This record gives sequence, C-alpha cells and structure tokens, in this order.
Amino acid sequence: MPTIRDVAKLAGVAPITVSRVINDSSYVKLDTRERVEAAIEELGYVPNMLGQSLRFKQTMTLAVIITDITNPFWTTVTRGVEDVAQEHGYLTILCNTDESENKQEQYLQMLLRRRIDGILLVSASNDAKPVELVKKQKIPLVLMDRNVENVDVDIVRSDTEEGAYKLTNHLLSLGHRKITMLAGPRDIFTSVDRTKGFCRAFEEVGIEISNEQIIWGEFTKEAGYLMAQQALQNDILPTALFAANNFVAVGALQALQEKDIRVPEQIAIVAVDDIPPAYTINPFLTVAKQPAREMGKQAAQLLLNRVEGTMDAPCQEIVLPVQMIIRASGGEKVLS
Amino acid sequence: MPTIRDVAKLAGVAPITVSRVINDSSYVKLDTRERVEAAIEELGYVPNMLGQSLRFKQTMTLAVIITDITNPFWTTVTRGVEDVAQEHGYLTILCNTDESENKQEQYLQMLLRRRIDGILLVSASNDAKPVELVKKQKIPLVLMDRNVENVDVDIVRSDTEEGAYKLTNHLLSLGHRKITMLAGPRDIFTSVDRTKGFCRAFEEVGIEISNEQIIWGEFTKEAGYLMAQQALQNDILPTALFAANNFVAVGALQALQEKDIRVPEQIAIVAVDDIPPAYTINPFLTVAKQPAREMGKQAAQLLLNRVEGTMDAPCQEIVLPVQMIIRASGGEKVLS
DNA sequence: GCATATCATGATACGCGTACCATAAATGTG
DNA sequence: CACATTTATGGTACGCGTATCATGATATGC
Repeated sequence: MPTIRDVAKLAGVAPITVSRVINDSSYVKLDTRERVEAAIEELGYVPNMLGQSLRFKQTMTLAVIITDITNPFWTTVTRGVEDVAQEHGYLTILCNTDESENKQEQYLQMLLRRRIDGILLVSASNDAKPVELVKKQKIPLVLMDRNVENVDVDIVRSDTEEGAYKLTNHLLSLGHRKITMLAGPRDIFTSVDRTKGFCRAFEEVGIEISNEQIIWGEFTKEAGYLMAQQALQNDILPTALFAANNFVAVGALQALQEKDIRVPEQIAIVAVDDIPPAYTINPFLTVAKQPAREMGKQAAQLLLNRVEGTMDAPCQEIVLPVQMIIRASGGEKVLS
Repeated sequence: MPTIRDVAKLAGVAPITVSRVINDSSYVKLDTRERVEAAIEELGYVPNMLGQSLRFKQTMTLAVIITDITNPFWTTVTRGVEDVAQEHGYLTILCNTDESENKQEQYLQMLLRRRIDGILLVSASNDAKPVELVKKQKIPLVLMDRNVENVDVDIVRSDTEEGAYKLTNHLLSLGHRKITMLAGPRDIFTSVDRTKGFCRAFEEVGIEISNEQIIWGEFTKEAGYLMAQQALQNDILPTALFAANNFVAVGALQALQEKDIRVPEQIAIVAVDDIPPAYTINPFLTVAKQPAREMGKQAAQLLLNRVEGTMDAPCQEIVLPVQMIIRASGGEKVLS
C-alpha cells in the first residue's frame, strides 16, 4: 500500500506538501497540486488515518453501544446517531451487548484502546462502573434511554414514566380498575420508571395497588407470554394488561390468543413502544411511542458538543416526550 | 492520557519492557512484570491501538456493510459475523447504507482510510465498482447475500432461487395456477434470482408465464401494498401471491385485508424470509427461511481466512440451503 | 572454570502523517 | 530600489508502540 512518501516521490515534492494537498491546508501552487493529485490517482493512494489520528489525537469515530441489535427500536436510535455523526464527518461503530455486562465491558475496552472520540451507551448494567471506567479516560460519554445509579453523566432519554402514566390513565378513564402490569426487569432504570408511572396513575385516583398487580420479568416476547399466563392465574382476573414494551405485548397477545381470550372485548392491552409498522398488517395496539430516531440525534449532538467543545460544562439530562397512539386494543369504555 | 513511556518511567523500566508485559511476549522477570502492572493500574493506562496498528499493520477490525439496519434479517446476519469476529478478537464496525450507492461509497472510503482488516459487503449496487475499489487496495472482501456482476470475489449467500422454486412448487402442487409474483427491484441479484426460481417451477410443469404474472417493485411493505393492489386489478384474478420477501408479504396482506379478501381461503400467499417471531402473535405465513446468522458466520469465517491467511486462494461461492416452513397461508388443496 | 544457552533489559529506528520552524521566491509598498 | 508581506516548499521531529539488534546477567553442561 502506497504511503504519503511514495506519492511525494512520484510527484517530486516533499511528503508534507502531499499532506497539504490532502488536507487542503496552507498554500500549494495549482501546478503542484495537480501533479500531486495525479500521483495520488496513479498510485491509488488512500491516506492512512492511523497516522493522522496519532497526530491529531482524534479518530473521527464515535461508538454506539446498544443492548439488542435485532430490536428495531435500538437500530432506529442508531440511525438517528448516524444522521448527526455523518453530518459532522464522523464514523459510527455499533456494538451489541445482548444485555451482557461482560460483553459491554469487553467492547468498552476495545473502544478505549482504539481511542474513539466519544461513546453513546445504552447500559446493560445498572451500576456506575462502566461509566466511570470511561470517564476516567476522559472520553466523552452520553447515556441513552437508561440511567444508571450515582453518577453525574449526560443522558438523553424519553419520558416513559409519563408515557406509562398516560397509558394507565387511559385505561382507568375507560373504566378499568383491575389492570396488571407486565413489567420489565427489576433492575433496569426504564423498567422501574415505567412501573412508577403505572403506580402514579393509580395513586392519583386513590386506588391501592396490590402486589399481584405488578409482575416483573424481562423485555422479551417469551417473558411477556409467561407473565400474561401468570396474570391470568391470579385470583382476581384483570380486565386490562399493561405491557412494559412491545415485545412483552406480543408475547402477552399470544398467551391470550391461546386461551381464546378476545382483545379488547374480554381483556384490554396497552404497551410502551410501538411495533414497527413494517411488521404489522393491522396496527391495533394502543401504545406510548418513544421518539427513537430523535433520541439518537439529540444524544449524538450532545456527545459531539462534548467532543468538539468543552468537557467542563455541567452534565445535562434531556428528557423527550413520548407520543400516545390510541388504537383499538385499549377497547371501549367498560363499566366495572 | 498516559502513554507507554509514562508507565515505563513510573515502573523504572524502558518502554519496550512495558510493551512486553502488555503483549506477553518475550521474557520479563516476575518482579519486573509486577512493577509494570502496578504502574499500569496506577495510571489507568490503556494501550493505544493506533500505535500498535501502525506497527503491526493490522487493526483487528472488520466492517460489515448492510443496506438496512432496521431490518432484523440483516442485523441477524451481523450477529453471526460478530460471533465469529469476537471469537478471533476482532471488533466489528457496522455500516448502514440505506440502499444508497452514495452512502456505500462514502463508507468504503472511511473504512479504507482506517485500514480495516476486511470488509463484509451487502452491496447496494449491482455493479462491480465498489468491489474493485476495495480489491485494488488489497483489502479482503466477502460479499453477502447479493452477487454483483462481472467480478471474481468471495460470496456467501443462500439459495433463494431454490427457495422460490420450492415455494412456487408448493403452490402449484396445491392446485394454484394463477400465481402472481410480487418481485423486488429489477436490478438486485437476489430479486432476479427469486424470480428465476418462480419461473423454473412453472416451466417444469409446462405452464407459460404471462407478463402480468410478475410485478417488479421494491423490498418494502409499501411496495408490497402497491404491487398487491396492482395484482388484484389484473384481468385474471390470481388465486395466490408470491411475495419476494417478508416486508412485501406484510404490505400485500394489508392490501388484501382492506379489500376484505380472506387469506388463505380466497387467496393464498407465500413469501421468502420469515417474519421475526418477536413480532408475530400467530405465525401463519408459509415461507422459505434463510439461515441469516449462519450466513454471517460463514462469511466472517471466510473473510478471516483471507485476512489471516492467503489472498491467493481462488474465490469461493458458498450457497446455503433455505428452509421451507409450511404454515397456513398457502391454504389447502384447491381445484381450479 | 570456561564455553554455551537461556533469560532479561535497553537503545535506536521505524510505521505514517503532520506541527513547527526555516527558507526562498513572488508580490506589494513607499 | 530597499524593505515588508504573502506565497510556496521543505527539513526535522514528534505522536505511540514495537522490531531489531545489542548487551549484560544467570544458568547449564562438561
């Protein structure tokens, strides 16, 4: 592979002159520039960013770490990041942790070694260790979606507490009282947050929530299936289910279908996160939709501010509004 | 950020000794190693791969270029790549082109500059230019899924021609004769390939295919919706539809639902590619499923063989079998 | 006890591109 | 025409980690 020196020799100039042509910095006579460009063309020279990065002390690369790459919600967030990153000339590296703290740790190491300019993290872990690892190296980091405990750090997330509150309120206003929450993992910020919104709505109307009403699980279809089955075994049959995310909703719907329980006639269901339209023949779930792409954009913007600007500015928490989409699955007004 | 020299100074050794500790190469006395490790710990030293890559002439990084990051098929392929890459200590960079040749070209440039060790490409373009650009730089490249014209290059793809053939055969054996193919783009390899399989099945039973029977479009839900509408306007109403992929199928199903046409009673439908189970309450599409993860694994393996081995070995074409999954959407036997 | 093999460490140079300083030619100014 | 300014180009060193060669310290063999 040719180097800048090969080009220089062929063009009969010094390497630094080739560098000036590449970066369009400083003065180069038109005649010289053309000779250099011809040499670059002839040799098929591609500048080696390793050398550049070493000097410039920047790699023009950002990393996005997400927990599930097959989930379109996260890939849509990533698209938002890309939009902004590309605009600023940055390459985005996407890493997938599968919710494994171990894999996350491995990726962080790999990224730090590569002197990535900044990291966008959807943390697989609820504790501060990974964040502190990065902060210690003075690499800018912005959290997305999920907060972690006891750290001062930038974060962009959406207001799913409010979303959960509104969804629950919607069900309450339709007359539902026996609503079971099919929650996510107990130790993930967003999961707890959604449960809080659920509880807040009940508190406001002065109804006590029983223990049975909240079932903790995971953000997967399988968990949704199991949680729904459990909900249907409770002494008091619920008239509505609240799914902590779209996958949970799909699992729950499957469980209901297997028992020939009609939605929304016999049981209503609502969820946080929409199902991507590309997979739905007939969208009917009432959902609180998070602005995925916007989340990615804002997070990337915030990160780039840090990367290109100051690390000293105080940390920000940007909370984006969720969008209520009322469809059929919540059902009509019921009398309890 | 501390460098290897800072560590060396603190440990009272030469930089090269620190290097030896990091890479566990050559001899280092236990006592010295411990002193160095303590210094690394104290300073929070993270080796700078830019320097290493410059010397080693390798970045331990692979890139995957896909055309749609929000499509779980591609992200599953990527997961397969990751599995293998991580096993071998490589980081994977994921790039998303949105089917834009322009974006693809940009990404290739960015990757070449970063001296990526190898590239896995799902080409947004049907011509050989991007492949030749990479080959010229002697960077190993393996195509996935889609072939391109007139280049000798490694490729791993699945046998969707055979899949399409089998699906069509399935419909034919159930008695369908008026089958309309909702095809993908005219200039994408896999799209043409599937259409060929469709035609082959008809040829084998000696039935001529009319022009109306193949509608070209795109691999999207929207296109599927429009193509299905068009199919229903034809003089001879089809008794079955063949969707070129899962998104097309969903769009077609929506069009059918809007016209109150029941599937499979009134019209049967089959598709290449399954709908990810996480989104389906009730899987009922008869499909030919591609081994996405396996495709990624094999492609990554082939690429790594090139990266770590020889570039001289002749190019390979690995064709993976597709899996027929017969469900309800193909319907029962009909008499025409 | 001396030659040889092994262990342990370091000095120097290099991979690639560029910052910094130096030099020289071209141009402008009075 | 003398001097200042702008334009144009190059030499050297550096960013960080390591290959190569060299050197010295131990250990092994006979």
